[in-house]
This record gives sequence, C-alpha cells and structure tokens, in this order.
Amino acid sequence: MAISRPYEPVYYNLPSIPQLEYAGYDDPNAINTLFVSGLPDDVKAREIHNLFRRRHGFDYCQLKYTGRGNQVVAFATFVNHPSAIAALHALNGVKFDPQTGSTLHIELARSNSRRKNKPGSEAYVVIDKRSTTTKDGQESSDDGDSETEEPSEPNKDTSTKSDEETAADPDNTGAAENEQTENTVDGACSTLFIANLGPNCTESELKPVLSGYPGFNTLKVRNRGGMPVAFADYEEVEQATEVMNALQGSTLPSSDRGGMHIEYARSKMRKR
DNA sequence: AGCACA
Repeated sequence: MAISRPYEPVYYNLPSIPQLEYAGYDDPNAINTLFVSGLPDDVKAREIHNLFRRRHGFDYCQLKYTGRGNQVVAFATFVNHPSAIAALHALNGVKFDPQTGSTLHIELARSNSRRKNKPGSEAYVVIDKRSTTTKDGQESSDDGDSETEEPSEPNKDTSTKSDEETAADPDNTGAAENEQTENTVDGACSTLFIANLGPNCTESELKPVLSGYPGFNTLKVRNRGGMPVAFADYEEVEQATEVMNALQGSTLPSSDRGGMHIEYARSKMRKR
C-alpha cells in the first residue's frame, strides 16, 4: 500500500464475534423474558396478554402486584431471545394509557420466567404479593379469546402508537418538510444510539463489531463526562434494526455495567 | 437513564 487512506476499509471477522454473548435462537441461556414496568396500577392481566399476544414468538405472560404500594409489573415470555428483543423494541416506550400518559418501560428480565402451572394451560398468570388481599381472585385465562385471532379489538392498547401517528402533524409551522426522510414516524432511524458502555469502551473496540454488519457507515463515540455513548450510522433503517436486534444486551470486553443498550437515535447522523 | 454532529 503506497498511500495511507484516512479510513482503510475494515473487514474483520464478520459474522463471528466471539467475545460477544450472542444470544441466538437456540441458546438455552438466553433471556426470553421481558420485564415490563410503567404500568398503571389498575392494569389487568388481560391487557398485558393482549398487548403481547400479537408479537411473534409470544409464549405467555405474568402480571405481578409487587406489594410495594400499588406498583404492578409484568413479565412476558417468548420462545426465544430474538423474539423477545423484537417485542421489546416494538413496545418499549409506547403510551400504554393515553389518558394518564403512562409509558411502558420494557427491558430484558434478569432471569427467564418459569411457568408455574402446566404448560399450555394458562395464557397468563397473576401473582399477587399484596398483603391484604381484597378478594379480587380469579384473574387467570377467562376470556374465550385465548385461541381466536380477531383483529378488531375494542381495547386500544395493542397499537398505541397509532395515536401518535394519527396526530401526526400538530404544528408544522415553519418546520415544513424535512429533506431528511430518515426518521420514521415510529422512531426508527438508520442511526443507532448505544449506551450502557463500560467507561473504558473505545471506538476501536466498537468499530470492528458494528462495522461487521451490512450497510455500516460511520461510528462516533462521545464521552460526555461520565459514560461513553456511541452513534452508529447505517445505510438503511432495516440494516440498523438488524444490528440492534443482533447486539442488544451483548457485552464487550470493556463492559462493566451489563450489556450494551441500543436504541434508534433521535436523529440521523449528519452526513459530514 | 444516558442522544451528538450541524
């Protein structure tokens, strides 16, 4: 090589990234359960079930009254890790109750749910840790829709984001059209935001990982005082999505606070 | 929970 280019193309070991805890379809150690918080205290197990049942690979869910105040959390279990991740990204941050504005917060559970009842029998389960039970007993699978597939749902909980879509353009005063058609209405973006990196994480550690996926453009690592965060730009939203699904929650050698947390960036990386 | 570069 006679001339040194500012950016020599990097083709490291593309598909195999051994230091990553890649959780595939058949990894028995993979987390297949989601932890759901941000629920209103009057949430019903049926609502949780209806929220998750449409997601690919859904298995079953649990609603848990924690006993701390009126706090309610839920666990949704999927047949494999990628399905759980896909549902996480589809539903995390959506408004669960437009009335109160309560927003779902979904993360991977610390461990997989163990079905306490006979498999296949219960579509959802309620765990009530509240001390004084006010006799609000049977909450198991009652409604006969456990098997049927009717798209017409009286509840408006499943596709909550359609609310935002409908209210698409509250004020386009002056804003007009963005030539940057990159950001989609549901927040998907071809640039990824990566957080929960270890304090010593560097661009040279991340780049071989992120550039190993199709459509990779640019990586930027920022260190705002505390923990570093990274922005990884891809050619297409779909390619960014693939990377997010593949690497979500995986750890790097420098990771010290758990796995990477990857989201769509709020805005597309500017073309230099 | 943490989202920059213009």
